Amino acid sequence: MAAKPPPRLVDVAARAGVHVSTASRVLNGSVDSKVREETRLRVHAAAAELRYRPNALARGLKTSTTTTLGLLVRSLSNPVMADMARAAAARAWELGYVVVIAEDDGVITQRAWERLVHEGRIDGMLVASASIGGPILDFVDQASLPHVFVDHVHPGSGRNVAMREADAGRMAAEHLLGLGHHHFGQITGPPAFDSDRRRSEAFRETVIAAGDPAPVRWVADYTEASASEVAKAIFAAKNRPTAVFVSALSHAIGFVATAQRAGIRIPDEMSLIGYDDDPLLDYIGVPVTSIRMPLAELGRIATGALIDQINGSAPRDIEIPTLPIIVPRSSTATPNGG
Amino acid sequence: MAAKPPPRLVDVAARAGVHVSTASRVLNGSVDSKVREETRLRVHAAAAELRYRPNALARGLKTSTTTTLGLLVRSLSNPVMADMARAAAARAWELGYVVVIAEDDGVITQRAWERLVHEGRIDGMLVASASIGGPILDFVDQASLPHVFVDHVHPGSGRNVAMREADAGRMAAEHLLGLGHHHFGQITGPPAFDSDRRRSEAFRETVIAAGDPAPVRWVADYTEASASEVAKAIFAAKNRPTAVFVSALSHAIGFVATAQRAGIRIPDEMSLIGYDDDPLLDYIGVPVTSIRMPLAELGRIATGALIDQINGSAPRDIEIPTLPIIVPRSSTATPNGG
DNA sequence: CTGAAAGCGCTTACAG
DNA sequence: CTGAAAGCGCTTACAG
Repeated sequence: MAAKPPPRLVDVAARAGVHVSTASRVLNGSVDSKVREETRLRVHAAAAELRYRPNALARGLKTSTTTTLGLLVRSLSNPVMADMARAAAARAWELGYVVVIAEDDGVITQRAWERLVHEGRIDGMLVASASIGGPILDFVDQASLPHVFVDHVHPGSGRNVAMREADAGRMAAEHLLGLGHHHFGQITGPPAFDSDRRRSEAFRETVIAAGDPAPVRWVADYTEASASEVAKAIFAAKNRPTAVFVSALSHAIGFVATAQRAGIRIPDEMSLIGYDDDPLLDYIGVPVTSIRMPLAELGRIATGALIDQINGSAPRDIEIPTLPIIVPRSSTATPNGG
Repeated sequence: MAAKPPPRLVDVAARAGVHVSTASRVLNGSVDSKVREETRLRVHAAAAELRYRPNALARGLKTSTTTTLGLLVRSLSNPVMADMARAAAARAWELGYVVVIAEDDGVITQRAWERLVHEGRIDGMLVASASIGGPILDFVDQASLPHVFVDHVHPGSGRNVAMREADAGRMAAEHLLGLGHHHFGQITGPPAFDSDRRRSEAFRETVIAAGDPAPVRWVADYTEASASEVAKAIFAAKNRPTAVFVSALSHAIGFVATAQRAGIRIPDEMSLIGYDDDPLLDYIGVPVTSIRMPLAELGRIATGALIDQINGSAPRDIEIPTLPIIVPRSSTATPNGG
């Protein structure tokens, strides 16, 4: 049944003919620890032969350290979060950490927190789930646990890692303005999502700064169905915009499908620019011009910042320097096919 | 900086006026451990007041148990895997476990294994990544670590947790046969994917058993682009099938887009049935009839089976009993619009 | 330069 | 019914 137990430090010490404390010293390799070169070699050889790896629990108990990070996400099924999460996990692995996931479905949050934080399982937490005013803040605030907010910013926390959302909104507006549009609409997500608010606001401000009327704004959940409902309202409006900015992948998909069914031709009758890029966007009714965000960098940098915090750095807000990229496809053109 | 340290068992013992070993006994609550009712109450009260939670590392070190599961997946960005993974994680949480994720990008596998298994971080592993003959088997075989293969079956391992793929293929075929089709095509994924092979094979066999010619078979990677290339080949074939079964969500999306661009009308000129369901399928050029698999059950049951193994049960192959469901949309009809 | 000891926070036989 | 002791596998001052 159970195979032979893994080698312990005492086993490598014995094989190298030294005391366990000496073995520990060389393996933890503080450069200035005075141990004879020959001894060092013997210990390393023994460890390699035995394929020794220190028991994480024992080490952790002694050092009050787990080399484990928590990742709290709203939904792994969200492709955008998934991209961020994989980059975060990959970076954590590179830096010697392991990551445990907890889905924040609103119910589990408190229990997740207890199990991960109170039981001492993690050194820090990436919080990618909390919407503004969500309950997570209550836990996080009382804890001394290092943590960062990823993507979903908490103003004043001093722990936000965010992308250049304002630039995304601005670039979307400039793209459409550059094509000659003057009459805009936009679909945003629910108001609790701060990152959405920042890009939507910048879109609006850029349009206004250009001297055009403020975009008409609709709100939709992050589902194709909700975006579809809103799209119908937009198509039925008396004074239709000639160009629309939507704030999520699901919005773009729902919008295009609904336009096709309503007989609205994109981009001839209406231009559409989306937020969040995906290969999929090349393969729907009208390939959708969209804004690609540096999600992998977000994950990587957030993880790095968290680990810095664990190592004693003071938390600070970070903005990912990389600019968003507009991926041009077929859904944007000059107004009226002009 | 660091807040007050979490309470230890010795703290609750002191507050309850008992020895730490007594406190441990009541908190671990073996029913038959003879401890006076009054003592029991005092200890529980003290633990509650202090919000005591046992340190996972200390307990784990003592009991050689981590209440942590590993989850090895190919890519979190795969929406199907994501659905399975969330259900698995949710079930693990219910059963008192925590889950650490490791992405198997082919490079990290060995290091992931060392870090998770050799360092004693996990009690068992859900392997959802390994394609047939992949390197993971080398590690897994030598280890005595409890593990199950999820979705990607390893014949003979006796540890497979799989869905009714053959039924999925059969049902797809029967759906099309029932509409009157006699001339079939199919797109499968790369041959290394066993679950795909099982459904594709069943599709083929069902068609043959009905007395029709064997479906013409094409192979595509699991990308829209690859499916699109294959779709072009299908449309260009001299003797085109009237109905096609595709083996992945990305296949369906690529296929529909390419059909529209080629002017092939679905379902009038060709019927399409897909595998893997998604709300998205309601919102592409032609809403695609597809087969929904019980992914959440897969994740839940696999997790349960793994934990059973950890608790001493012998591993065994498990088939998820739930039948797939056909979600009818607009992409399938009688041949020739007839 | 290396060994011996203490201790991280638990659990679990073993005494009493 | 409850306490005292040992020990899980490490790391780290402290001696020597």
